[in-house]
Amino acid sequence: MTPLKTGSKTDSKTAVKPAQNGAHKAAIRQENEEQILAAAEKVFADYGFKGATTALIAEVANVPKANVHYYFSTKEALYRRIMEDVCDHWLEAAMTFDNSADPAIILRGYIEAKMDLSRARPYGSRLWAHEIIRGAKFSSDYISTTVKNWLDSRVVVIRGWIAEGKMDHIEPYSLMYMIFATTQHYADFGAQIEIFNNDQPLSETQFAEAKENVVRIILKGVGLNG
Amino acid sequence: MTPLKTGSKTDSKTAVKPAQNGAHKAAIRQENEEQILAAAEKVFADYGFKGATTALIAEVANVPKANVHYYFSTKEALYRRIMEDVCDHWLEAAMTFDNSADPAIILRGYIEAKMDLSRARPYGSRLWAHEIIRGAKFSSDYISTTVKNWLDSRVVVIRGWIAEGKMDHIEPYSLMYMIFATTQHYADFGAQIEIFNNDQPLSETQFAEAKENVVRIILKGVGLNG
DNA sequence: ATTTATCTTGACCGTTTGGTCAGGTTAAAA
DNA sequence: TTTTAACCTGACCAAACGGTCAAGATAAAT
Repeated sequence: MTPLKTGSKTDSKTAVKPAQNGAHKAAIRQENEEQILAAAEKVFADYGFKGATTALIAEVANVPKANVHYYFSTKEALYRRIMEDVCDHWLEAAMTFDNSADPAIILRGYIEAKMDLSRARPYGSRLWAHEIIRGAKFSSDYISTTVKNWLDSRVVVIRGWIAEGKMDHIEPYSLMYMIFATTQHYADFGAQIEIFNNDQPLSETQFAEAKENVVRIILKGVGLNG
Repeated sequence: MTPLKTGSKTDSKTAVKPAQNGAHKAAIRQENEEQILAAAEKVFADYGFKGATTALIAEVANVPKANVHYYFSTKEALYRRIMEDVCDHWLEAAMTFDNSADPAIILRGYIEAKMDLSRARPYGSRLWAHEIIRGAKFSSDYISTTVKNWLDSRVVVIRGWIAEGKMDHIEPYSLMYMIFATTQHYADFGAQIEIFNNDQPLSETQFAEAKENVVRIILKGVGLNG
């Protein structure tokens, strides 16, 4: 009955978040969905759509398997949801490739953004790799519209730079593929890089150096900043 | 009993290949194994070890599933056999990276060999990609010994070139990763490239141009042939 | 011609798969 | 307090999975 006791009673469990109407239920739903999505991203990134199992996703998410199906009707629905998330993040990085400034600054910014994305979200990159290796069954529409439109518009920008004599006469698609490949390699082939690095993940310093090397080789390679 | 009858009897089936001892049986075995291996390489390249099924491999190989297990005891044995084949081809390409000539010629030769391998054997490259993305569970020993030794020795060679002032001061690992990534991208992400290329596979001409662009960007990027 | 060794395969087995469901618990609304 | 709506989950199912096997077919050796 002392203030202390009353205080401790309503403290940790009950009084944490009385907040708005239905706040607790909503919070439960959000937390569970996030946990399942995070687990699914890892498992799909490791095994691809077909190789992944809902049982393993449930285990990694630390929920019963039936609960996974309570929040996401089917394995495919869960997969599509994660693919959308990955694409959203990809588009964010793509936006750093504007055409308002000096080519070297633009390319540097884009390469660095993609390298940082590989570092921060390797699972998304690996999931994308699975999807494309398999033949882009789920995402061919997205690639042939959204991604292709974005890429083609950047190709036009690069051709403009070439026409203005700002950089070497390089096929822009070859350049963009090289940037895609190299930046994503640090996520997709991270396990191999780690082995080559004496079984140690790349340190922050090592990764920063790698990023700078990639930028320098590509910029100089196309005749920018030379 | 006439020569004719005897002749016709032993004709089409029996006398086709009397050749050496057991030649026919050996030929059957070889053909079936090759058919199964080719099918398995495709299916594993599409779905990875876990996602691939022996039933699909059998279907693609056009043999009953039980026959797959007659020639290859388990799914894992079949997978390992294909991984070995892929590694052998990889080592062949690696051998083009010798240290007997001018750096630009060596690097050009190696990049071209790897590009050609991606073109000729995309399934092998994709299978390797699955393997590494998954965490190199089956091949970590091979990578940490054979491949690492090869890579480290090339890194020494490149450091030599840098010390002699033949090329820019670039971290050799970053350079090699860029070569791995870019060349393999043309196999692993072939589906994506095809979509960007208006749903057409890269023609021989386009591929030759891409190869030349990759060589030029990288060589110039590290200060060779500039 | 007979034996022997290899090749072939439909049928089958135990396990794992994605997905369902009834019956329960918990928290918000009445 | 009662009702209602949302959340939770062990147990279950049909289909697909990797792998086995017995019985037959074929070709080499005797």
